[in-house]
Amino acid sequence: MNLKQLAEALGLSQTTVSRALNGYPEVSEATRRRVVEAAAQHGYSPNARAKGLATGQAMAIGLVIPVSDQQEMVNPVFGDFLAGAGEACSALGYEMVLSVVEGDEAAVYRSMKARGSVDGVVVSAPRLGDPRPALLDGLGLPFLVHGRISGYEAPYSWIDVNSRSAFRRAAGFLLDLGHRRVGLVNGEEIFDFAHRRRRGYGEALAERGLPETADLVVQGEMTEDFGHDSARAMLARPDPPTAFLVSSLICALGVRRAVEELGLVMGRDVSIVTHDDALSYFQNGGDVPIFTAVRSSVREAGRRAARLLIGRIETPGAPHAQDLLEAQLLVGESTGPAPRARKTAP
Amino acid sequence: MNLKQLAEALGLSQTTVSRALNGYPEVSEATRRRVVEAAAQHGYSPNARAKGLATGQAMAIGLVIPVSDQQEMVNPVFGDFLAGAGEACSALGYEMVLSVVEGDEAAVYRSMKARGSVDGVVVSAPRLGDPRPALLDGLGLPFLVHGRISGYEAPYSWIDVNSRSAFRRAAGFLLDLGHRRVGLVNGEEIFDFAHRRRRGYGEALAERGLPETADLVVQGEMTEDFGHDSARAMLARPDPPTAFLVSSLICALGVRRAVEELGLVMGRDVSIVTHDDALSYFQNGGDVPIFTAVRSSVREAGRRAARLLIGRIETPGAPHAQDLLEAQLLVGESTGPAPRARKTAP
DNA sequence: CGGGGCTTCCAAAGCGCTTTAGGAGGCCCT
DNA sequence: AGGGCCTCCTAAAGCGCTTTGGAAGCCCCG
Repeated sequence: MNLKQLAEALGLSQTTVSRALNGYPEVSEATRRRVVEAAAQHGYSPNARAKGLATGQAMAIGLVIPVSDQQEMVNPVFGDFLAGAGEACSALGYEMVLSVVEGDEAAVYRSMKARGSVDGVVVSAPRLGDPRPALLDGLGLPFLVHGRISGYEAPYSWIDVNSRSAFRRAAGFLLDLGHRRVGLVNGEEIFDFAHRRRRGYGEALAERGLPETADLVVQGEMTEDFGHDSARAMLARPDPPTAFLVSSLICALGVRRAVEELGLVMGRDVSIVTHDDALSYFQNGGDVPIFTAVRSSVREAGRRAARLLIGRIETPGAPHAQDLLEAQLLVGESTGPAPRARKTAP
Repeated sequence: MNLKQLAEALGLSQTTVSRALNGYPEVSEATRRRVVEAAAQHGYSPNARAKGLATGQAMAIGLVIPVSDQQEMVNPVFGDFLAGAGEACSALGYEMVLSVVEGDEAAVYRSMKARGSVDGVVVSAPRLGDPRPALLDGLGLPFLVHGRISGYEAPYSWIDVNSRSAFRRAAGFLLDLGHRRVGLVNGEEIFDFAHRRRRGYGEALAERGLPETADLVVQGEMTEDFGHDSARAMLARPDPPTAFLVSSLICALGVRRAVEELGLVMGRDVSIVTHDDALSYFQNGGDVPIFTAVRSSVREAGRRAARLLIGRIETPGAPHAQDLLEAQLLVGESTGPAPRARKTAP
């Protein structure tokens, strides 16, 4: 059933039917009701492509998922982020198209723009000095960054967690418990969020007049293995850390594994604070979390990201929107005062 | 830059340019080269909507992600599945559109069909007696099921892991190590894959003349918590299991946590075999996996799913394709012979 | 009674592409 | 010389919608 057929069935012109369905005022209420009813009854909904062609809008936003080769990682937060963004999109009548790309993202954006398949894109996992915003501005494709880009000066819209503040508070919490050697198991610092987390950690140390020790900081892909191996290595040093600040829950599980392998008890011998994206399939316990964590829901971030982006698309002239989420510091069972005499690993 | 402009710039008709770019034979090689070069130089690519309108094809496949309310889970394998499907789609010139929906999936499919926004869909996480295939057949929307549907009799295309065989072998492996009480921590058995896994487990027991004990089987949402709580409960019984067969790696982490909380040693006191979707961010160790596992890459499944679906879209008449993946049983460090005298939990 | 101003509808153009139907040329054959 | 058949190209219709530019009918007012 298309518009023409519906119009014929109703004995009206296509114009009138179209206007009735799109809420234009030039049609009487009686006619509108009649049209809407008939549309529902025949299960008519306008062809998205034809509508898009006519209006010049795709009613879709794009997400680009960068993956490297076979073995590389798909960011585990994507699922929840997508779910959040998807909710918001559906609610606003938009679709989400995603594009998995290894290598040249620029080409993907260019093609999205040229083919008109989306009205805007979400830029995720921005790196330091990320070239994408400049590219997108150049293309005239609206975008929203999930995260921020330290180097970029032009105004842009973003949503982000206050990583620096979160990690400053988390590190401060550990230091206030008496820990003096706090290991930082960070994400790769080419990513802006990891960079900010590192800064927050450094600030907490500096505020207390403590030096930042290079051998207590590592960065890498946030897998369980990476957490485990990093913690093992640090705990094997002559002066091992008594606490860890970890960049993701998955990674923290690795750290815990390392701690337990050495016969140490988490929360007594070694404290752990982790960032927690509140992933739905990986809940960090109930009322009292297993891990003390700085928590911020990535699903909520997804919802807001989509809303902000769509806002930008629909009113391009409006000033850029920013949304800074504060993480909650939730105390769980993985932290406690620094041990007096540190038991050394066997 | 659109077709008209490009044609003008070249001094050719739109027809010729279109044909040159789409590889039709009615245009000389010299002209084709000229056209292709000019297109590349001007960065022309055809407008997807206009092309879709003209051809009646969306060049897109749909994935529907069902989520329930706020607190419900987003399947953690979606990220990797999407990555795989995305790879295949890009390679074949298709886009992937996803739709997050809580509640009425039927409405989403109907609207996708009516609006013509996709050429086919992937049906994921099928349940027993799932109504979706019948609905989609009725709508005439091509689909591919990731999984199988035990009740459905009409022919359809699917890709699936041989869950029954995998779990039969996994359970058999444990039983052959001398374990007599093997707990099954399964996914929700409304899902077809969980149902099949349960059957495989039962078959392994039956083959060895052992009874299936109801108190050793649980099903639920496969979270870390669920694994933990289920294992705790089973291990607290008077005659606790000496081994667990677990439906996901995330869940297995919970089981391990329960085991270790009780002061037991995994691989010595309690053996664990888990299903492993080979999620990129959750690698189960290196050469010698941490967990003994039946492994099957969900990313590969995504790749194949997209390819099969696109095949169906492009040659609708062809017979339905099926693809049954066998999982590998990889022995890691979480399994060992059944302990002689079981140490009871404190 | 005629014209201005509503309200309510319609015909047709246009969005950017594909594709059908057809038309120059050139070459060969009779 | 003229017809037939290639090869290479073009004009124009059409995909299903929105939207511009009226136009018909009606009411009111002078």
